Amino acid sequence: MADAHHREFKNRLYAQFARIGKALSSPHRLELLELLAQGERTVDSLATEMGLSLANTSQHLQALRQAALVESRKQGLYVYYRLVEPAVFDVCRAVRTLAEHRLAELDRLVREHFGERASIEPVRMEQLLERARAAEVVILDTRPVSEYAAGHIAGAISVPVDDLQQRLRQLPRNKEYVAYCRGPYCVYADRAVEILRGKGRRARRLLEGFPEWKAAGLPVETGAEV
Amino acid sequence: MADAHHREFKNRLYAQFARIGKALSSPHRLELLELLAQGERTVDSLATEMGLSLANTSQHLQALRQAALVESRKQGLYVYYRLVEPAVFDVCRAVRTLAEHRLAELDRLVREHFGERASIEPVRMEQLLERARAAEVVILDTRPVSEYAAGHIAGAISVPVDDLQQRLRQLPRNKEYVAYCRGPYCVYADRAVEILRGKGRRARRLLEGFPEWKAAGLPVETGAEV
DNA sequence: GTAGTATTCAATAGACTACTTGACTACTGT
DNA sequence: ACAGTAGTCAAGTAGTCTATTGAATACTAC
Repeated sequence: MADAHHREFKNRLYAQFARIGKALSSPHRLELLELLAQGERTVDSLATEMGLSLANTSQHLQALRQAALVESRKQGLYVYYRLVEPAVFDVCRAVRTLAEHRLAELDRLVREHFGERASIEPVRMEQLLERARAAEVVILDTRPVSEYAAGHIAGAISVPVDDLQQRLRQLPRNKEYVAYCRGPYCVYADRAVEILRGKGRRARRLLEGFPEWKAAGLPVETGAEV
Repeated sequence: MADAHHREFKNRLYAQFARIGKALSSPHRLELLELLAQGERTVDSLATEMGLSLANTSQHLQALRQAALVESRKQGLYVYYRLVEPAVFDVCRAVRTLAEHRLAELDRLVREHFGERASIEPVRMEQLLERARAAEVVILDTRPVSEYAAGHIAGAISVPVDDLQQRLRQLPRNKEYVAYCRGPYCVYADRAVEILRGKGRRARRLLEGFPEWKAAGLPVETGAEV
């Protein structure tokens, strides 16, 4: 048990597990993973969205690749990165869940920032599924068009939050709306709900985002339909 | 969207998630978590088992505590650490699973070390549950007595692997045995199977360990019965 | 109180990590 | 071939993490 050979094996074993942990130990890398959970993206677009330098972003992505969490393909000038498998998002979510359960500071942080949000009363995934089946609601995907194209909730229409103002007249007044976005901490859906309500529509947000919906095995669509 | 206030929030948010990731980024801390998944333990016993200095062990445990993964209680001279909730083990397992899926080096490492093990053909949890219900097998807990006492598979008897030789005569020859231990990479059960087979018993190991069994919600017992 | 043990604290040296900068490669369009 | 863009590589610096050491604290037994 205390023999050196076995200890050596154990150290190597846990060193391998720690490769995954190390990949998850940087805020920026976690954010990258969450963006990639929406669909594949180029280094450049990730860097721009996160406000990081290109070289820095590239290096973080390579750290993720060495931990076997992401892979890439090159197409023309661009390199597209994506998660290697859905299980990667599961791990991210497990980390997030634990943080939500146990970290008091996170709780405080979220309360401060989303103080108002409590009043909105989000829809849960199961509720939305039911109501969508009964065609009771219109589902709005408030993410950028590219993410909608990479995959979206079945039946949702793409209305990026920045375009919502202009497209309001296309959205009938007598319907009820549910907006969703990237995840529980993404504000796109919140803003959309705010705008819609300001214009007299009934609207709520989905608590979760598209990756959670997909991970739950609920119906999704991919492709070019608008 | 690109406003500084929102970026600030995002940075703090992911910094919180990264606290969990950081805790999982050290091989020694992962090993500590797996030992604690067997039940609460003192700093001293953890340090001895892992071959670390006491101070170092204590510091790692405090890192885990700051990430809200473990908590401690003091009883007399000793400080007992334990996982704060079962979800902590879930995260560890998610990390392990991902590593098993995707890290080629881990695969190689395990093959090298357990080359022989392939021949043993482990029992899966569901199979064991069925056969235990039908009283077809004797289940042996090969871990140290303290871990057995902290919780074990319902109906299992405690036979620490180091005591197995002496207790062989208590184990009838005509029964079939299934040994289990701490987890898939723990060798106690393997050794037990080897010894049992060497003495003419039919024996196999459970692929998973006690924490996995418990996490799956299968029947467990706690307490002082031997 | 004194001695002894378990644990934590504080300080430190060495290893590792993150981000920056500037050079370099790979590809596209002309 | 040439210019321009996306991405990677290499090297440097500031900061962080790990393990060690020795001192300090908290408790028990006498």
